[in-house]
Amino acid sequence: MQLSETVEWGLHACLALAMMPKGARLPARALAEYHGIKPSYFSKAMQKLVAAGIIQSVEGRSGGLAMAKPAEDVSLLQIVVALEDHKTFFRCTEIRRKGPCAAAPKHYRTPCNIARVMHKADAEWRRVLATTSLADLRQSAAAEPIPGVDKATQDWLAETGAVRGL
Amino acid sequence: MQLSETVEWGLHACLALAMMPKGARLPARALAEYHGIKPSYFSKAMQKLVAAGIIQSVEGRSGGLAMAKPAEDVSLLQIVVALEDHKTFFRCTEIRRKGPCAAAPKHYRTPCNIARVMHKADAEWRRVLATTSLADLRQSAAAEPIPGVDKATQDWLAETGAVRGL
DNA sequence: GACAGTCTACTCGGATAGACAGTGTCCGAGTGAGTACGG
DNA sequence: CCGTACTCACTCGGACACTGTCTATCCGAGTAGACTGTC
Ligand code: FES
Ligand code: FES
Repeated sequence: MQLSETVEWGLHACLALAMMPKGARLPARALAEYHGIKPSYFSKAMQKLVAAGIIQSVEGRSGGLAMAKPAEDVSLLQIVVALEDHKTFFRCTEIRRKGPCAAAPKHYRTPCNIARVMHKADAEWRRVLATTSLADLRQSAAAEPIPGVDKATQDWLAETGAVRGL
Repeated sequence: MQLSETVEWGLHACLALAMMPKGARLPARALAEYHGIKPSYFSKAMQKLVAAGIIQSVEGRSGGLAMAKPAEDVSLLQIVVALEDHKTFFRCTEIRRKGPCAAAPKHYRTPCNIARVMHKADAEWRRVLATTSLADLRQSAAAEPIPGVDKATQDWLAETGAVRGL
């Protein structure tokens, strides 16, 4: 009952990329340093997002990462699922079919009531994340800015020269 | 992003106990055999449910397990939480406060927008499980019985003499 | 000054160790039913 | 026949190994900018 720590990283990283101007790309190393994360493991999380088609990568000296789709078309669920290996919380091993008192398999056409409720909870969890897009998050962040962070970010990006592709 | 396998065991075990007449108790070994589970690890899950006050245990030769509360007062959420070590899915390490561009801690009074959405999804997941009681499950199971299972269970219980406390 | 060739610094990607929680198993303390014995 | 003390089989509870996943790190293939030398 615990998501990978990389989920928080991936969400914040995608939000940061979504705030960049279109066409700009940022190396994973810079993105990790910006968030205060160790770059080694962080890059592995980015690889999964690239494989899922959420962000795109450019190799080479002036390579970097950028969003592969508009922020409106990326939901939080897509990011979380891309980063997690196991896709569902509850796993039903059809325990009801085992044991000395089980009936013939033919009689288990309808899903188990327990599994039904668990999967319903699972679906509700996903619904919340699926109905929130990265653009929604960007808008919320712009509405309630943290004082000073925006300017500090611009200065830091200019100072380190991390932005590529413009 | 995966719950322990013991969750399915615990839920089915509690449902089985809730179907027993009041005052009856069943040894963990019999309960495991009835579900086709290895008894060793299953008993460990039962220990957690006992510690959480959901079921009660009686030691000794004719000992066994029984529900500690009426089935109406036990929600699925209580069972799942009792069996899981980590209580929340998403863990926010306040990554926004780290890195070279973070502001002073004083400015982070409001929770992070990302964490807010994730915790909302978490709350929705719990809401579904909290609003379903063991009694609801028992009623649903009684409404759609699997042919033959009920009689086989009664016979098996009588044959093995696993029921105690009556 | 402009251009071609080379070099080098920097990027992503995957392959490789280590840490931790979940899994699986075992044995000991405790208890009450069953039994043997005495009244 | 009834009461009592004993034995013992059976239970839960916790202590002890094992396994798979998550975490953390490193190095190689590949690219584009930077530099040098020539025309
Ligand atoms: S059989 Fe898997 S939850 Fe009921
Ligand atoms: S700081 Fe933890 S989710 Fe934003």
